[in-house]
Amino acid sequence: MLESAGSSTEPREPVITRENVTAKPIDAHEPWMRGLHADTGYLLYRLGLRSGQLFNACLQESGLRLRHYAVLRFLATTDGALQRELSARLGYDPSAIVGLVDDLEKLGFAERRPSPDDRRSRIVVLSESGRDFLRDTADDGLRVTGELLGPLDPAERETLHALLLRIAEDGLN
Amino acid sequence: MLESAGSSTEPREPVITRENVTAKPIDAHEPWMRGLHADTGYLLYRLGLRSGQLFNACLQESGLRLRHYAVLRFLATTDGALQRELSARLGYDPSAIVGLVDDLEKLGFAERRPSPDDRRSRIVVLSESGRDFLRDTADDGLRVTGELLGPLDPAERETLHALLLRIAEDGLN
DNA sequence: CAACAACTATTGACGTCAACAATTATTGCT
DNA sequence: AGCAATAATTGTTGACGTCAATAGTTGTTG
Repeated sequence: MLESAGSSTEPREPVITRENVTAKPIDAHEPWMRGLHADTGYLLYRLGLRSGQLFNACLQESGLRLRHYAVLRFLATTDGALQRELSARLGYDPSAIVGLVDDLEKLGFAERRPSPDDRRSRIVVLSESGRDFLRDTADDGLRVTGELLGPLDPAERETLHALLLRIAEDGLN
Repeated sequence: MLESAGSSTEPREPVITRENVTAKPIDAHEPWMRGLHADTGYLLYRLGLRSGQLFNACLQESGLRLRHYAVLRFLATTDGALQRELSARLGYDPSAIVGLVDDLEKLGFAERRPSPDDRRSRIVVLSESGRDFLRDTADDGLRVTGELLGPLDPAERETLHALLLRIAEDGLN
């Protein structure tokens, strides 16, 4: 990398270079010295960030973000959900759901309807154009996933998905 | 940009309940109708969030966050790194590195040293107490990972780690 | 049945964080 | 010497999570 003895000004003090910094060698056998990527948790964190970024970049042109997309996908599976259900299942704060549903309503992708059982609650339902949007962007979603999983063959993707699902089902959703 | 079918005021429709909302059945065979967890990318996103939260909760008592921890771990592997190297390798904005190194310096875990080659650059090195911190918190890190990977047996954790590593090495780092 | 506790959606405030432009000091090029 | 490029830094903006507070509604209980 960059290695040069260009010490032009201070010959006095033992110049601090990368070499004598490494003077104290790191013991690769010590578990706390493993690289970052040796930690599955950290790997998940980084890959999760990347996945989110890819999704958001893909959704950018639609004016939506990953959170909106998550709400839409959830509504597609369980037509008609109370906002408190969305909050609980998706893990977002109730106050966040308000804005998300506002945006979706503004775009005509979802609709708030009064609950006949409880006038406090509102039932959020997916609209027709919401369904259309999901259908139209399905390819993009698959493309993102494909780009993310890059070097994995179908069988490996299957096992990865199964493993992640096992983790997710435990404590999440 | 997007068509909006925002017909919000339609008194003509009969009372909407959860039952007749479900009247329009979802076709589970349509790929865009799969559940949220059917998408590996979204799974990664959610699990990454959870992993980050667990790490941050664990580091909370130290006054550090996951980003600081990432910098420390990286410094432990490649003693003496320029800030721009930290930025490039960790994927954080250069302006973010400034604050992170500030915090680490304030805690005495790292040190900024002038580069003899280029007076613009600063070499960030891990200090002794930084090393101590990494050693002391190694167990916490392992505990977090263990808690996260909960229901997986050692062999499964191994395969999961290998798969994630393959993805991470492609385009990340 | 009247008072009270719990709940639903909503708003607002606060702190964190990432992404981007702008600035300063320095270097390399020609 | 002049000028583009670079490293670190500052400042700004917008997204985001968390918490507190409120209004309207429901259920319960004395």
